[in-house]
Amino acid sequence: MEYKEAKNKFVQTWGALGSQWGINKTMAQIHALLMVSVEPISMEDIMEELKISRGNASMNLRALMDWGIVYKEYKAGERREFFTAEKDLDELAVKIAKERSKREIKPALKVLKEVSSLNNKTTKEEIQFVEQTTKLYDFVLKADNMLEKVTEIKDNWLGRLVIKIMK
Amino acid sequence: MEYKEAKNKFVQTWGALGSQWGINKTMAQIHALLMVSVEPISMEDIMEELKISRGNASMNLRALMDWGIVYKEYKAGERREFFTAEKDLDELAVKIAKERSKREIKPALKVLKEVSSLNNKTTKEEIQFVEQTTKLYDFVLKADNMLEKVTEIKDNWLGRLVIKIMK
DNA sequence: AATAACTTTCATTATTTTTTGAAACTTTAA
DNA sequence: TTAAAGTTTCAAAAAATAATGAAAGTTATT
Repeated sequence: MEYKEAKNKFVQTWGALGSQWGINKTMAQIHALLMVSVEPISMEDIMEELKISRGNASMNLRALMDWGIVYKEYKAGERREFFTAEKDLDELAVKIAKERSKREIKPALKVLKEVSSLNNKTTKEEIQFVEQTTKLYDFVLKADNMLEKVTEIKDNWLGRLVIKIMK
Repeated sequence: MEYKEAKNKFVQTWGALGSQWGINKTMAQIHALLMVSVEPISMEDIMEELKISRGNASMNLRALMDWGIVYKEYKAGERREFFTAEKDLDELAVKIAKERSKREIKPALKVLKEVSSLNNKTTKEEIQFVEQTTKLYDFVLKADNMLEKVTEIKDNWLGRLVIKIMK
């Protein structure tokens, strides 16, 4: 396998993985492309390499920048904008975790809290409902907290130790 | 808010959350419905409650059973099949983690390993490509291992301690 | 072994999500 | 201040995904 083929395979795979995790395919592909490139890439080149339209490229780059995992760069003497990706994987993981927590988990928690505080617990069904949704609330909250703590682990000896033990 | 409304809200929310995490909406809704119900539910009742077709119900129940988070039950003297969900959340998390690891992460790892072992590292681009994909491979592997270890944490004092510290 | 009760399958249809591309907008330089 | 170079927006089209429902398949009962 030579470079071009390997690169293409990587971009495709990263794209497929993205779409299984709620990120759209093109967005993940652009990200993949930027991740393995040394030099910042122009929108034109991204369009060219992924065979996508200008609008598509623009919107997905915007989305990636909103997530804070792709940056705009300006080159001296160049009118065009160039893009680079966050290449530090710990940093990447933290940003993605934070963003998904904010966008998806926090709102879900709000609803879980709401529905689990149903106060008319008369029937068997109602009792079970409150019981189970309360457990879910606690569980999701705990998971969300863990996600947040990921940020701190790198700076924390115990965390590092644990990760080491976990292999 | 009374029971029916709360239940509906919960089912809708769980469904939306599911679809953001790569599980289809109906599948997540059926799961939500079963999670908060004491009694096993028949396919007929699921169709009725979620206003979905027989085929849809059947296929998504099959998928949930493939994931190992919904079970068939037979009631004495009843011809119909009834369904219940795994209600233990730790168990649920473990099963989902295992399944996603198997279906998504393992195949991605295979590709990452493949492309990162490009041996013709001549140009700057090629060197960077191998470097970055190798880092990615290590990172994803580590994440996948952590996911696997989740299973063991509950049975392990250090893990429990860490979780406690993590709040 | 025929029928009734129920489940599964899968081609077709509907819905949702993504992509396109052309027009509107913005910025820079002459 | 105008034109050129570039970017963004968004309605419409295309593609991908999910849902329907009727026919085929099972299984249990008489």
